[in-house]
Amino acid sequence: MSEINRAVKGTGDVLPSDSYKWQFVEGKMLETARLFGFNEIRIPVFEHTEVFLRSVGDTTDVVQKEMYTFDDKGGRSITLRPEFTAGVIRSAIEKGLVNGALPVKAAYVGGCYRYEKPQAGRLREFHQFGVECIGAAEPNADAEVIALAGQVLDSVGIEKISLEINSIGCPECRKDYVAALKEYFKSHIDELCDTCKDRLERNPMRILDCKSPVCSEIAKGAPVVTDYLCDDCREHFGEVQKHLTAAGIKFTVNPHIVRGLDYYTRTVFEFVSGDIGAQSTVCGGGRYDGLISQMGGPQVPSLGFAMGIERIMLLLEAQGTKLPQNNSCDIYIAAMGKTASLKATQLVADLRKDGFKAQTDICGRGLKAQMKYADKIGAAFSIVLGDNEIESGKAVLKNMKNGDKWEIDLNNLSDSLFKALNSSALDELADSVLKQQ
RNA sequence: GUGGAUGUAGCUUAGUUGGUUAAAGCGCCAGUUUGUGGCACUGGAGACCGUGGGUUCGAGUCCCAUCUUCCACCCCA
Repeated sequence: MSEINRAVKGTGDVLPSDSYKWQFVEGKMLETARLFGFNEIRIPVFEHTEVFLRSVGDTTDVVQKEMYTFDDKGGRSITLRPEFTAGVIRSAIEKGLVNGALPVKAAYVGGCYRYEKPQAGRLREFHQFGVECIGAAEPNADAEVIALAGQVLDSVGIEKISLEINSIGCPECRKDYVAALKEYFKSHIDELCDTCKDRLERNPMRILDCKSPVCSEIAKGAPVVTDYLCDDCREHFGEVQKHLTAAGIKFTVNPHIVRGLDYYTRTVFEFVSGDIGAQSTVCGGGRYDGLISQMGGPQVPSLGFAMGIERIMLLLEAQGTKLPQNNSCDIYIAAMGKTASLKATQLVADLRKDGFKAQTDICGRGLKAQMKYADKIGAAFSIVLGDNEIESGKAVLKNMKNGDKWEIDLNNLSDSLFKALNSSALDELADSVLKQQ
């Protein structure tokens, strides 16, 4: 295969036969967000590179080696968004949302771009759903955002998934903690893996979630963040947990949860699953109280989360979850001959204006082939149009599921179809009730 | 970026120790009385055997390189 007919590495297509899954999942996500007062925000796919340098952090891997950055023809340094938070915050500051009614609640869905080595659940173009909640410092805001994430996962049908939370404190108490951590790991420096030796100076907290058996064994004895939290941070974290419990949400405190992006403060959390290979984090988020001021806005707290839609798809696949798919064709009109074809064109046009999914032959096929096609696309009903029907103005409406047929008037096709669809929907409902009993 | 595996029709695969026109199932198209789909039967289209080199009289089969996909590390959603 030459380049011209090959997708770029790490990208994929959602085909017409599969798009209903994405529409369902994304629809549920936005719908659930609206229940919590989060409405969709749409922002550009690219931003000034500086936006991400300032927010994500220029020591992170995402910024250092994974961004799609290029100069545009005006000499601007542009970067394809590796995540949404930075862009949403930029928009909130630029458009003055942070000076308006708080909290600002925004939800988003869309593609993100990271130059990664692809593997299961990790692509170069991937899709995220997430929310930003701006202007709420109270611990019940944290609980609300986490509850939203949980309900979203639930609404799309994710079953086995667990919530882990932690607090990494404010910049003040983190200073002491990081110092204590360095102290501890220095005493084990010879045993640490090579990457962790590097991390010791740069970002010692990341050693905590290293997967190497040796490092994780050492990490077990490391000082725990929650012991180093200042009074305010400790109280905040305690209240977050109380509110989570009040909302009926199960969680475990995992002091080893550390997020990889620089902007996090206080609460951090992950929803993890063991069913999708190494990329176990389906949703990650937390609080970032310093981010807005860091990006040139006022001192306003904020928090949010993001979830990977491809990973959710993988999970649903692994669970064997069937997503609802409504029939893609209400009626197929098989036409025999030129006159009938003309009549069919008129009929499908009328039906479509009445809101029905109607199709007819556009490949010049014979009757049998047309019926086969109607079957293949899952048409609920069909009629055959020939000289007889055109002359009499009557045709036979056929239920493709059970083969029932009855005569209808071609002038009242929409009415007849409407009744037929309703009664067959009732039949299916009755069937499913019977099956459940 | 590091390590390991993979690559034959749209899909899933077969292809014997290198030997002529690369095979099957599914899918697709057409037919089995030009008036009704699902079943069955018959036929057909469809593969530069991932790509580029090399070894050889001869390569889908062997060697090298490269790309893709997958798995792990790393990172993160």
